[in-house]
Amino acid sequence: MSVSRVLNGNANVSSEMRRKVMRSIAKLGYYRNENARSLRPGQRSGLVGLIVTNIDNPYYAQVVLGIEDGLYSSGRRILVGTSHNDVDRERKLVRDFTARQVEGLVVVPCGGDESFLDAAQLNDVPLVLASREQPLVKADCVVIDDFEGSMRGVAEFISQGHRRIAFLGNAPTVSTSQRRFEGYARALGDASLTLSDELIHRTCHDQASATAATHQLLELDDPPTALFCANNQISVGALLALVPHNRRHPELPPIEVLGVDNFDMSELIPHPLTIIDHDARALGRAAAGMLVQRMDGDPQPADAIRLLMPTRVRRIHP
Amino acid sequence: MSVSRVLNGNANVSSEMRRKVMRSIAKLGYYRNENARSLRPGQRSGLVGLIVTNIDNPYYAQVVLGIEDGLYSSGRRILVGTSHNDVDRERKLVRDFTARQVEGLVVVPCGGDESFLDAAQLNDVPLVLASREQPLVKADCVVIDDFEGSMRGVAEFISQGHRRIAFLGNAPTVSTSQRRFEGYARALGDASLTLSDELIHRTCHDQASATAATHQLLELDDPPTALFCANNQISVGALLALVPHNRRHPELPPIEVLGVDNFDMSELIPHPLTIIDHDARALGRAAAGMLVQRMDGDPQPADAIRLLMPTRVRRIHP
DNA sequence: CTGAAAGCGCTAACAC
DNA sequence: GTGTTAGCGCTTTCAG
Repeated sequence: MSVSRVLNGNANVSSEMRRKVMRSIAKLGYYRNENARSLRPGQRSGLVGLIVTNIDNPYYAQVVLGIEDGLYSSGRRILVGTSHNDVDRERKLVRDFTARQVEGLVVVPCGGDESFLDAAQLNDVPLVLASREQPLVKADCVVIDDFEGSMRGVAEFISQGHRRIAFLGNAPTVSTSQRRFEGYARALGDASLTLSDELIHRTCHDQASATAATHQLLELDDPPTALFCANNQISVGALLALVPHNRRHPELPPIEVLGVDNFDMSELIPHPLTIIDHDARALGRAAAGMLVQRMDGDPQPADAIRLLMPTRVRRIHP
Repeated sequence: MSVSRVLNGNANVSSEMRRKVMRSIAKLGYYRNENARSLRPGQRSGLVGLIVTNIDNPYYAQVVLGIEDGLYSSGRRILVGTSHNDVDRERKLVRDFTARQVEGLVVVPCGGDESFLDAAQLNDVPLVLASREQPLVKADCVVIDDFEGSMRGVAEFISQGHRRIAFLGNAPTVSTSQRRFEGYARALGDASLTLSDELIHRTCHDQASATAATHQLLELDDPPTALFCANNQISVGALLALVPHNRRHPELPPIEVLGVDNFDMSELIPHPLTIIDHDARALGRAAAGMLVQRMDGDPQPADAIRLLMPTRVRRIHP
């Protein structure tokens, strides 16, 4: 009991007792069992569950880092899992994490039926969706202002004279992909340009499929003059097709790339490239901040908060 | 009690009872408290602590993914923390994770006095060092075969006629950096070339410092003809200096780069580039595999195991 | 200022 | 096949 008091910095301990306890602790290498500690009602576990689709995307790695950053100071630790965009795996992780008494959850939803993320099913564990949102789930979320950024970027390309701009994105069930498509469509509509099916690829779920889609575009009778790539994996995939193609056909004007999310070394790619950029780490920190507020007792407002992170259109090269 | 039996798949339960329990569980949304569960002696927590220097390096992101991969099937979950190369922070994370009853630890040691990683201090929690090793800590580790790979890569450059090859690496306290330097030194020695201080920079801890060091090299009276970069951050930093320099001085022969660790888009960089490549995810999986063995009771052998992952020298460009 | 009692949620061991 | 008892390590409450 006295040990408990000492470790918790309780005032009512004689200094002699405190010294005795400290010495024994040091000698025995004793440390508190945090799990037993959080067993008592009213005690917090200090754990936060974090579910990401795939950490190997440097973009999400930044988000994770931001979240870790935002949580570390509050003494919380992170249970991390990757869903690999698989709803079942995400569900299992959520169950497991709640069973481990996490105080809160940060989820990059993979899209699909994620009703298990409902507040009711979560037993009042606060939830913040990061990077993507889930219209069916009522929860706070922090996302990039995709629509606005995409619209602005595409509009800029149109104002530079582009008329045939292709779209490469992943499945419409992914909210970011959908909103980026909407921004693209709106910019085209605002310029009275029509959407052309042959220029729209909405099943690029990785680099390889983006490369394949780009090859298809290059073989069109009337190929596009620019490509809007809905994320960095897709930009990379597209560039892997475009740069060699350009090398083989230096006589043709290069197909310009407009991509969402920056990536390492983008400034060194020898290809016309514009990036709709944003700060992934800041997004992670913001998500952590919102969650900390909820965990610290700030009640969930009637309407879920939707925090939009700003974007910036940056001409990288030439 | 019957609930416990049902959930644990114990045989001695009547099917009627089983049904009753299942129904109630579904109705109440009950789920087991895993922390309370692991409180009983002999019960495992199913937790593994993972401490990484910085996840935002795509290389470590791959390692993390490999570890997650290797642990998921055994039903274990990951507590993750980043040390930011700070020994104090690493120590705190280790303490905290052990206090949370992790069954095992995977650590990318940040170098320095890490005596807290000693088996004795860890209360017999199995430990695997990943990616870097710590000569002072007796623990299993999985590392790249840095020495051999570096030596082979540098030897290849020498055989191509290079005589002045610069070295850019981070602090010698980082084991990988040190071994990569030794490989470099050995290759030079084998060719009877002497180490030249002005060509050796051993304090490149990030991209920016590598860029700065490269600028210094470019201003030498007799600049090197090639650069050996001890990791991908450094390669990127060096290229950020070299590519623009080359663009400004197309008359000069480009300074070739030999880098350890591949990175996204390396094949698109318009600069002579050779990579000493290896499979980071496989390294993570191997570390997870070793840890699972230990956690599942395989006793620690007298001598710590040192698993070397193979490398491959790949000419990327031109 | 210190200790004893009780109980958090779970399961091994023991009744019945 | 089922329920009871006890105890994992901790902290809250209450006695002294």
